[in-house]
Amino acid sequence: MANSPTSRKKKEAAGSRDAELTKSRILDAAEDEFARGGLLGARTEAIAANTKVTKAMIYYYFEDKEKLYLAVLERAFARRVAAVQQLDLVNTPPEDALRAIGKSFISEVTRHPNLSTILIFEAIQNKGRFYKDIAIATLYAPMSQIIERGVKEGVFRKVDPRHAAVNIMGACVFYFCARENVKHLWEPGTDLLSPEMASQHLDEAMEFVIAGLRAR
Amino acid sequence: MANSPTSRKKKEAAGSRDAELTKSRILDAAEDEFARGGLLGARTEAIAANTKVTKAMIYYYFEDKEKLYLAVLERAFARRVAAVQQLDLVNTPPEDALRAIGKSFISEVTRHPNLSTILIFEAIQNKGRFYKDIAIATLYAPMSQIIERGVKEGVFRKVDPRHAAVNIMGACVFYFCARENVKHLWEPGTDLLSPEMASQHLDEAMEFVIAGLRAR
DNA sequence: GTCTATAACCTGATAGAC
DNA sequence: GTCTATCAGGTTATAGAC
Repeated sequence: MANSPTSRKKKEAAGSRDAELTKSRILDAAEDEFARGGLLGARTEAIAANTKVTKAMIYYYFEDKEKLYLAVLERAFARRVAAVQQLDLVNTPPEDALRAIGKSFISEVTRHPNLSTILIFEAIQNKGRFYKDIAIATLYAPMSQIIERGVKEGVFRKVDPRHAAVNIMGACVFYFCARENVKHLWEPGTDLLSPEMASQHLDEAMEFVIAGLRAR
Repeated sequence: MANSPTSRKKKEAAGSRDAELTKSRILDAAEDEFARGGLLGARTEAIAANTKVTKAMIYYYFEDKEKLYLAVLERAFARRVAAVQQLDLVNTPPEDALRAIGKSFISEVTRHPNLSTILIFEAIQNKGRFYKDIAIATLYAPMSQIIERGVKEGVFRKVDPRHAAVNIMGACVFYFCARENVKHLWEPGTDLLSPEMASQHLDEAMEFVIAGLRAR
């Protein structure tokens, strides 16, 4: 590519001038900040402070705050789309398919808890303006279809697939969104994102969801 | 009381001078605004705009934005505490008790959807600083106890009462928090807070929760 | 108790040097 | 590509008249 040996060396230096690196640093810091305050509450100042570069770089690469927000959303969804596409949901029994998609989702949110809060902010502050199509298609449609199939095959109770999908997402994701409120249910200092706690949540949530759907 | 006939008459006038009325108007508008942006995103300007009085009144009655936020939280919790206290959760079979507390909670959030979003904001933005004791005691502790009792009596599956309580809350409340994201699952224009939709959610959520806990 | 006016500060965004 | 300096507009909070 267009990487001469000279420019390569410069990248390793302290005051690096790597565009891609700078962009992804900004995106990382922005994701944290948007996860804490949403589009409305996020401060570009704070984003810059958590980056190795200055505020001006944000506007150089992303034009304005809203475009930066969109870029963060898109990157987060790209991760989700990639994960869902790795699953074969059609040729799998409903219960196993639901387990697969649930596990995929929860383990991703465990690694990237920002996703859950950003999407909640998106709903409340922006009324889903930047969300819509991709999100429904990526998160809810596959789940609804699995549920519908399970109901038809008689392995799941007779539920409304849409309500069920939303309530299942709630059971999976609320733990992450509300973790700072509910942490006091556990011993002081317990980190709800620790591997042990997260895996416990995964187990509890999946068993709860499956039991909640299974026909008696 | 200290209400002379003269002051009584003044209250009815257009440019009323009723302290309690003004305070509650501010609280109403503030609740809406905090529900949209949390403590961080709320604008006192916007609160004043949705009140019949001016911004200066907010500071006259509530000192600063944070104290106003606390007042809103306290009023919202007072409603919740009152509703929970009306229930006899101890002398009721676990399943019925859980149904009662779930129904009470969901129907309150249906009437006051602000509560659910404010508490989510509280978790994410303020890390539960203003939440803590009252909330755990009011929302989670009673539910945890019911679940624990149900497990002991063998009517519920062997679950961790804390995880279960959180996941149940998620199944009940996520519908409200994420309604603007998930509304596209239904026909365009569908209002997820309408009486029909809300009662459908109540039914679906409660059956899901009970089925999710019930021992086979 | 309520208003208008304004102080003091914060925040998004840009210009221009390097 | 990156920085410093800065502007314009927004935001919290207060002073003082009525």
